[in-house]
Amino acid sequence: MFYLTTAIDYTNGSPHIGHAYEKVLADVITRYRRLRGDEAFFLTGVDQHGQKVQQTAEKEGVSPETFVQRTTRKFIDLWEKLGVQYDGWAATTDQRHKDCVQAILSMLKDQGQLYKSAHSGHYSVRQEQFLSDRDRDACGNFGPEWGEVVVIEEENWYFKLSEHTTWLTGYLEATPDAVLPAFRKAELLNALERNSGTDLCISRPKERLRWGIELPFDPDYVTYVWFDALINYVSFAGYLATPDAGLPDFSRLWTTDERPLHILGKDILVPAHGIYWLCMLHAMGFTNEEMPRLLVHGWWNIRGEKMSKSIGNSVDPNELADTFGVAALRYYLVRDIVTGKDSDFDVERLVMLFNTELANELGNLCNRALNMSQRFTGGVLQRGGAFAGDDLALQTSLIQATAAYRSAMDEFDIAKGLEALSRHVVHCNGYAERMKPWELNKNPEKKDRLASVLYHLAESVAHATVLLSPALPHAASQLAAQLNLPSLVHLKLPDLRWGLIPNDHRIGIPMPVFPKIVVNAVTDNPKS
RNA sequence: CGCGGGAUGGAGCAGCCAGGUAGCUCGUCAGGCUCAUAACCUGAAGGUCGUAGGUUCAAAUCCUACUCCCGCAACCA
Repeated sequence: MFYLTTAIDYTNGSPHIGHAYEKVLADVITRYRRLRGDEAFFLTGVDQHGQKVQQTAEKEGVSPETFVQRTTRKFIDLWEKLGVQYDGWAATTDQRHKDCVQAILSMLKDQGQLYKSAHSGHYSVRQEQFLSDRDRDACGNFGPEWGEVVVIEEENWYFKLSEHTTWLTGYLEATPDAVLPAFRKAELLNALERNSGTDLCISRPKERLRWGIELPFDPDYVTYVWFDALINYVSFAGYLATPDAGLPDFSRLWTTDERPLHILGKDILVPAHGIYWLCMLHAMGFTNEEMPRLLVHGWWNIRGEKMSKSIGNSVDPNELADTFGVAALRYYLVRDIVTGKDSDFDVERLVMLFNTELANELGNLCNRALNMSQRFTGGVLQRGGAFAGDDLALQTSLIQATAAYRSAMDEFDIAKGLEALSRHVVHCNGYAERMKPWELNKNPEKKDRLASVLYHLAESVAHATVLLSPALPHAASQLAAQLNLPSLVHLKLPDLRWGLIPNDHRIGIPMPVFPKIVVNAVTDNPKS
């Protein structure tokens, strides 16, 4: 079983392009693994607790529950719109999650992993939060935005993080795929080296934060939001759950034959996932072989700048999907970024990639192939005579493209996988150019040859349809429908071999699956 | 000397880990084709791979120093 999760999104605002990217990436990987023939479980969700939610809710004059329901809805609606198909939904206000968090807290306390201690620091009365050096201005003072700043001492519960960092360093060094890409692991190891002696404060006194999960052994406190949120990966996988909870069987999801894969952004690798989460799992008794892999993706920047609400340059995925279509958006998000690296978000490139690779190349290939079949051979495909050299070259191109696609996709390099597919499509268009079926059609003696050429083109579209399906499931079924082979979308990679289209198969009526995006419809960069 | 990333033809990127004729997309220019979503195909121009050294028969790729850009730097995402 391939168990895949994404980071859960914080329900403090509306989803932006970065949220959409992560979920689409996870969705494509999951669909690809199913295409490989593997059984897969995809968990995503929302992180609903914490101070920021409480504050924003207060500002808007609603209860945290109401506020969280409202923002959660935005995420769910977006995933539905974008065709992100998950098997489990992790919402941290779910009672089953709370039960699991409390059970883990009790377990860790019983094992002596938690202790209570006093801590003093600068505290902003107005913002109701402790301040760190990072909050100081250039002169080293806390600015007026914090209001009155006092030094207070507060008792809290701590997790003995420091007892696990030696283990963590060893585990990371010994496990090549613990963190992907590799340079992120180097960053994590550096961070560890510098700060291995600190424990993690996992509680917040209720006087200053009520919106959280109560500590089972100390009702004056709620759980620190990260400690709560990270547990979603096991709680919604059925960890410590009763059989009637409606959750998956944990032992089936969380296996050692293929370790779980967490997809997350580079901003929350250190310290949250890379240090806290792995140490928490270790404290809970998970072995090295049971540690999840962390796939760390980069960010979409806007014109070279980090996307941020304050700059006002964030990009609304809803608007993009409405303007350019879901297919264009999904394709762009996984096609124009190297998994792990940052990329610059550019609407013009979104349009360009859709128009060239999907509309002009693949869409047009499908259209011309089907159209010629309809016009020249009455819509019936026949395998024709013996293979010519060009036919064999096309088949070789397909085999090579499929192999390149597979190895790239296996390494989560979606852009490279789609590029391989695109290369074969270009080969097919060149093949059509050289074979000139429109010429063959004029000569009755070349009937067999014509059939063979048209078959090769249609067969290529059939293969492309299958390979495209993880990225663009909807478009794939449209292509399959035009080929009059709806069963194509149920094929697995091992089923792919020459001859997906039966002899004497009647194809459908061609219709552009990827209508070209007209440039002057692009008025301005959509803003949120 | 905090950590990490980036610097490759007009634009955006890949290649670097496992050195060996510099690759992709867009754009530009010139041809061809007409089945097709004014789509497709072929060819060409354009780069001393940030700077300076070093290792090597050979460096975009390894090593050293430097410059510029970006992100992160840990109770508060």
